[in-house]
Amino acid sequence: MTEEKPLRADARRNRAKVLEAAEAVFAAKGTGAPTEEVAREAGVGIGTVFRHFPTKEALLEAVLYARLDRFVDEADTVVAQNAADAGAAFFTFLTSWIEMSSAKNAYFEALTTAGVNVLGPGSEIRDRLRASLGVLLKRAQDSGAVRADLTIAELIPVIIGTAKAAEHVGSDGALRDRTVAILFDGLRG
Amino acid sequence: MTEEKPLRADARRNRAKVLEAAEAVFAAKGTGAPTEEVAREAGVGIGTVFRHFPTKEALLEAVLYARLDRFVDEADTVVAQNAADAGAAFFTFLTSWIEMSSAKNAYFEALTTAGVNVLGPGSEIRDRLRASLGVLLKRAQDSGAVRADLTIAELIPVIIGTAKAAEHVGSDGALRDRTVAILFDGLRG
Amino acid sequence: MTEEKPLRADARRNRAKVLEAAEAVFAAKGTGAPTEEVAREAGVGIGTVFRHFPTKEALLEAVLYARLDRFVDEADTVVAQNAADAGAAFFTFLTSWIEMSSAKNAYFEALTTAGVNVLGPGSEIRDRLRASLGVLLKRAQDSGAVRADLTIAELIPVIIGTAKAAEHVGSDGALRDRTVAILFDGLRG
Amino acid sequence: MTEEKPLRADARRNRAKVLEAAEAVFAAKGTGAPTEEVAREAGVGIGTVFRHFPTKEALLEAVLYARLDRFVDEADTVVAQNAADAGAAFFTFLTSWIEMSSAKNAYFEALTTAGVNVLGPGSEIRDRLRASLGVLLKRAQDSGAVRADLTIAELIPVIIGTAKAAEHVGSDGALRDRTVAILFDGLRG
DNA sequence: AATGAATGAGGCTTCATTCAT
DNA sequence: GATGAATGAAGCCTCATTCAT
Repeated sequence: MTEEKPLRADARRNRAKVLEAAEAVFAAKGTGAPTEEVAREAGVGIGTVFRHFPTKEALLEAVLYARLDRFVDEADTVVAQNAADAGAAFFTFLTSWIEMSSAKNAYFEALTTAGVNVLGPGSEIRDRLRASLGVLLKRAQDSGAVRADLTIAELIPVIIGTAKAAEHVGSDGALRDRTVAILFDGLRG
Repeated sequence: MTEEKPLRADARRNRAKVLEAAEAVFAAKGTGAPTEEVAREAGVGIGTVFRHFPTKEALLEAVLYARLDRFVDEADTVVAQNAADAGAAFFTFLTSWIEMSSAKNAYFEALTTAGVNVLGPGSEIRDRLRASLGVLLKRAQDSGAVRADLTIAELIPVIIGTAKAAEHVGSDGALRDRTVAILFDGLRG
Repeated sequence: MTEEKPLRADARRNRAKVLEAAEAVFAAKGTGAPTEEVAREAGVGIGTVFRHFPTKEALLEAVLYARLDRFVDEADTVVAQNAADAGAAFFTFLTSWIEMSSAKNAYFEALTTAGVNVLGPGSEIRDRLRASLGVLLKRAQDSGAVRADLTIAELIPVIIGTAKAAEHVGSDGALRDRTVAILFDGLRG
Repeated sequence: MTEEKPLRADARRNRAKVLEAAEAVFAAKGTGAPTEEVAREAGVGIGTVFRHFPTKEALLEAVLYARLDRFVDEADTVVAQNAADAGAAFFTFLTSWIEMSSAKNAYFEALTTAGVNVLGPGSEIRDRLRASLGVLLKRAQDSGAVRADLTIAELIPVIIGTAKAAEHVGSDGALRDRTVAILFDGLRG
């Protein structure tokens, strides 16, 4: 339901172009931006967008999925590095995600409204997310850097909320850092 | 943009009905709900809606403004009560914001996308909010319940982010309470 | 489900214009003709068409309904006249209907394909149709002009088929008359 | 437009597969069914369909032509058999047309709307049809089973109209038979 | 002032047709 | 010759906004 048959090289290239364009366009103008604009940005015809993603909702879902996928990959990388300082690894990862996220957080919203739930029970990405994040969290808790009673179920909304707070601050970098720091203080051991 | 000429009694009544209906409809179906539905819910013709709020954006703004207005009133009440336990007063108030907030988030989103910033610099409501919140914060800090280095500039995004986190949790009340508690822990003295 | 609240005068006028235009356009270019063309022909905006008939299917259905309505009215008129020669009344009515129909018979087709069945069991128009046609048929049978074993259930498809035959002949009037006469011969007593 | 250059064996096979698939798909879902579905049903790429039939209209025409071709072959067979009972031969053949006709009607409709007239003057299939049918008719008239004044020019629309009537009856077999019988009565001597 | 019918730009989606592989 | 990805015109429908009643 996620990967079908191997696509021709050009088709895969176009699919990627569309996904990238969609991410940019929806981030900039909200998920209500017209599909046609995604097509223009991707440099393909609108028919191509719909060939790859048969509805706008499917496109939104794919964009969100791709974002989460990168998120999980990043988490996996950090996990693999097995940093000496587990607490630092944990907070550095969170921070990088939040920085990447600000200004781009409408996806959950749009999809929730549309009745889609990429993170719903049973979704593969959810399981991977929980696994990767779980390792980071566990290590950080074992090192004493993070409070022992924090669970993944709470961590995910905390991240989303913190990203939102950062986004709301806007361009004032120092203020944003302080705001994030305050919220992270709630996580410390 | 905030104070107008005195309306006829029936007109004022209609304006209120529309505002109330809009709040209900947009909360239930999102800000993308058709204006016509607001009119139906309010029991007036669509022309009347547009007479009072010349664009949909104006209507959205008015709804958000009304909500914030009530919120600030509430804050003022709390301030006036001069509660013995300043920390409790502070957190109770914050919690009430969070609780009635999920819907508000959608308005911020919609208006931000449209380029409107209701809480931006210079808005009267922002000033009032800052004033009331400032008093509550100051008292809570003086009582030692809240960290001394927290400023209003940080507090507002913190509240917004926490509200977002709560909204993301959805219907699981216990999980939501824990999530909010964690984030609030970052504020404590 | 057929008539709602009394429409404003201008609205009723527009509704009629649209219906008339739709009948003309669909007759000329088939039921696949774009709704926009109906709007242009009616001299209204496309929004007006959709205000009165919320889907294209509804428009098709309304056109068909209107046609059947006129058909039944006409039958009622003939019934009321109580012509001395019942056989002549019967065949004259059938002929006039067929002449009116040729070139315009795609409606049943289109609606059947679309899953609509205006003549399905329980439809009011069907009952009226059967009643009016039934009287004409009965009298013609009593007068001996029409075979006694003919039922309404057979008569309706016979009319439709005969209209189709007439339509297929095209512009050669004499040939059309002979063709219709031959088919009618099957009905005689 | 009827005879082409000799195709490679595999190409001819593909052409036949497409034609067969088209007949099945259009019969099942109407002539508006997407060409891509025909390709899928035929097990070929869509490019192949368009290589053999450069437009959808050409495909529709070919399908109808193939059907008529088989029909005429059948007529020729009946003619060759020189049946003892010429009347029975005539009506049996007509009935077989009616029975396999509901689908054909849709083709006529679609092509007529598009301005194509497969049975129009000058078409080879029309000439062959007239010839075969003419023999059957003549024999039936000579045997006294069919009225002497019936001409081919009238017979063809009569058949088409009767097929339409049968189609309109739908699935009630007994009613359909009675309806057809009534219309055929007009042809008898 | 209120009403609601009319408007039409704009969004999503389909599908016949073309063309690079 | 076959394939199927790409294309974009065109259709249906929605909805913010205007305006005659």
